[in-house]
Amino acid sequence: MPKRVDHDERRTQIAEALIQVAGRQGLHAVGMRDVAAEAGVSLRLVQYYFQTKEKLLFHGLQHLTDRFTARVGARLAAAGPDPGPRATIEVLLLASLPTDEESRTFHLLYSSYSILSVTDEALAAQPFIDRPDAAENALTELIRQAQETGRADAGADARTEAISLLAMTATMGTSILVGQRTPESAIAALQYHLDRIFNSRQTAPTAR
Amino acid sequence: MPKRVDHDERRTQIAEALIQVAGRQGLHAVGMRDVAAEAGVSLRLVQYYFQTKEKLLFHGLQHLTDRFTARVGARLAAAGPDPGPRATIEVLLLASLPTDEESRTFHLLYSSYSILSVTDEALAAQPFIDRPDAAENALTELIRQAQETGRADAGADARTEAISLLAMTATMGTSILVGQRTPESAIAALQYHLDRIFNSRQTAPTAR
DNA sequence: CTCTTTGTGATACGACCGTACCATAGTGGT
DNA sequence: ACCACTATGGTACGGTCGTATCACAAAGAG
Repeated sequence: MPKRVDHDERRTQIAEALIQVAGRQGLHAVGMRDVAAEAGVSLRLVQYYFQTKEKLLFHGLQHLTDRFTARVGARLAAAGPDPGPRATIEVLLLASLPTDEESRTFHLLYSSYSILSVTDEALAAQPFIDRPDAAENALTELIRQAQETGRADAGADARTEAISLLAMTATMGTSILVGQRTPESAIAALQYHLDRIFNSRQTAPTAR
Repeated sequence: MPKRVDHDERRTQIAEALIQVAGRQGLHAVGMRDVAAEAGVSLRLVQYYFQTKEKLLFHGLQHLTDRFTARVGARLAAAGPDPGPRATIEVLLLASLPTDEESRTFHLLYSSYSILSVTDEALAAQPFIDRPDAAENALTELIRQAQETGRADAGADARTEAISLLAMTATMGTSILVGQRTPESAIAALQYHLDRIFNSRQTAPTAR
């Protein structure tokens, strides 16, 4: 059996198992034995590829964000080439809502990691700051573009609106997660604000 | 030593200790021995007044929300009798932001409990649904009042705006918690939306 | 003054968890 | 063909955690 094996591949497989089991039981309740069982490997192997649980958790977060980035990318690509700023923003926001199993898991675990990072300084050093900032900048730029081309309310503060949309989306996601709100009502609230920011044009892409 | 003792008082003392130590180490990391040490009692006593850890955690959540309710009530009272709808909303929202140690602890623990409730069905049955709904209704009513008296934009959807304000505030709180945003910038974003919803009138002397 | 109840201490138990250690089979290098 | 190294299994160790048990002192009831 000991043929040379791709470490990155194995690590990904194990990280995936971590995410699966953590999504089911909660991040706080996952042990290395659970991860091993989920991945179909022995406990020793999890130790072998990640020396410590802390490292495993770090890599799990990394993998989680990577997967989410890929997911958003795929949605953007599926929206066709150059959809308008509004359609782009819609894709970005809606991709973040926990509407299917994958996004539900993502939202739960990302929230768990965030909360954990408040009291765990080692986690706080991880990529929690970069990603949200990037999203904020992207949305700000999209709104600015729309304003310059007259497709959005020129009186709106682009950055504040971007921050607000992201903030709303985040809480909406958690509300959906805990069963306090339906995805539909969350989407409706977001659309309300997009309608407010963007001049009434159809959402449709630039077909033809 | 065994003179008759007030159970409720002791339970409150222990619940307080739970909140203190959980605010420091994170809810996931708190054990019954930690709580006992923080409260200055023996482990046995924690067992005596709460039979199980689960019950202790439930009561901790209860105590946490009670304390928060009292805090908000005090802030409202401090705002004087009948401040306008906008000032009232400001008090409600700003009281939720983690600006001092107490609110920081509250926000951290409430978030922790929420996340926990996603994968723990026993917790999910606790008062997570009632409270946010009450806040949402209260804000909606305040905005409606302002609209009827011409102090707020009549074209706004009161309920959606209420939901949005609360949602934004929640995420802002978490962002402050993880050090990603300053309280000042969070308040500025909230004020931006209040300025949008309410007709330009003075804010009334409120903020602390 | 006894007896029962209440409050409290100390400590033991069994489970689990992360980590470390030992062994070994296969594989590539020379 | 040997050797060294990689990948993997099995298992043991020390610690901690929630809970249970035993013991007992003080206080109220009769």
